[in-house]
Amino acid sequence: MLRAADQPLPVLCLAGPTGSGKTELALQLSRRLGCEVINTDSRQVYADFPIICAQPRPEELSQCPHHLYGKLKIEEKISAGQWCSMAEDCIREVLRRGHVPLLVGGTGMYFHTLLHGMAPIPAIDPRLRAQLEARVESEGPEKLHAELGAIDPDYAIRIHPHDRQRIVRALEVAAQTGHTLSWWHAQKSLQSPRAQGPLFVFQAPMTWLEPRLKRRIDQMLEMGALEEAQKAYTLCADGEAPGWSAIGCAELLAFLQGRLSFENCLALWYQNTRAYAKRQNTWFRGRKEAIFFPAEASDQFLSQAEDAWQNLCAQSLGNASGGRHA
RNA sequence: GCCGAGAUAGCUCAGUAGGUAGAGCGGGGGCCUGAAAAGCCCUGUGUCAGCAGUUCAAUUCUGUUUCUCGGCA
Repeated sequence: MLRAADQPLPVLCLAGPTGSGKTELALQLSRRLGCEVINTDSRQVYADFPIICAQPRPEELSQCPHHLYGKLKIEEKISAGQWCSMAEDCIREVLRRGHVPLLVGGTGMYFHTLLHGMAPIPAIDPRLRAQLEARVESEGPEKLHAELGAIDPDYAIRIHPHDRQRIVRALEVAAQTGHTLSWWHAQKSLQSPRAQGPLFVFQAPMTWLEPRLKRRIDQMLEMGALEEAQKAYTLCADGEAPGWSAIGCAELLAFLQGRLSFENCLALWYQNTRAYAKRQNTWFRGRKEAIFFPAEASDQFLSQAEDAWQNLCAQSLGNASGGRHA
């Protein structure tokens, strides 16, 4: 091997808002380059919602190897860190087989962890988090935000006093590790990127996306989304479980529990999907490293991705394994 | 037909002891370092149903018309 073990691994990344056609494009690229697709979506890792979370369908999965899809039970938690190390292992194996690791999904932060690295913060004791969450509940977020201000003013100033999630995160890290989040984040030498490669982002304006999102919900229902939710409900009736938090799942659960009419369930489902797509667009728009390409120009993407991979191989792998010659 | 209750932001509604109005949701914009399909922030002028009257001043009071929802016929 020419490269040290911690050298960033060469990858191709395909991101974009939900429903923009990433799955299909990934398969097209795979036909050209010989890819293995690695899921970069925080909800498609769950096993019991393949339809509602828009995992690739069986006939799509069979076209090339796919990884990290449908792995977790509804009660199991995933985090960006866990995903990142699973993805890293996966990428290594794909490269070893001489294939192209193609990361496909819509979870911006997951791409970020892989391409920019993460602070090696140890796992936090869930009881500690539960305690802090209870305190936020009873004492109010402002109080804990003020406490955070006393120990980690740099981070406190960056987050809003109402941002319970981040306040709890910062406090639990400080309490358990003895170092503040700011300190961890400043340790740049400890968080080198796990992978390197172009981040292609499917640019999909909302006016183009809206009808597709609407249609897709109907298609999901035709494919058995409701039955999928019913079945999942028998496996796990706890609506608070991590797997239920996906858009579509939460709304169908509310319907199954009689908290929503079917009509309102569908309306909410669409509304939340749309809002999510907007948030994704906002996230990706802000990425400096992103290479955008418009919805119609899939051939443009395919040739760009192909070129990018050749360059990556030349520059980062030399004649080591992992390259594929055109 | 009669009797009640309504008519205020895209939706659901609050309010003004008369000085032209505000919440939630939606919509729009943004943030994002281990829950990220999560979490969080910013953003509200609308003939206050129409017409007439009282008044310096009416969305607010009075009359009337229209419409909606109940009840009685």
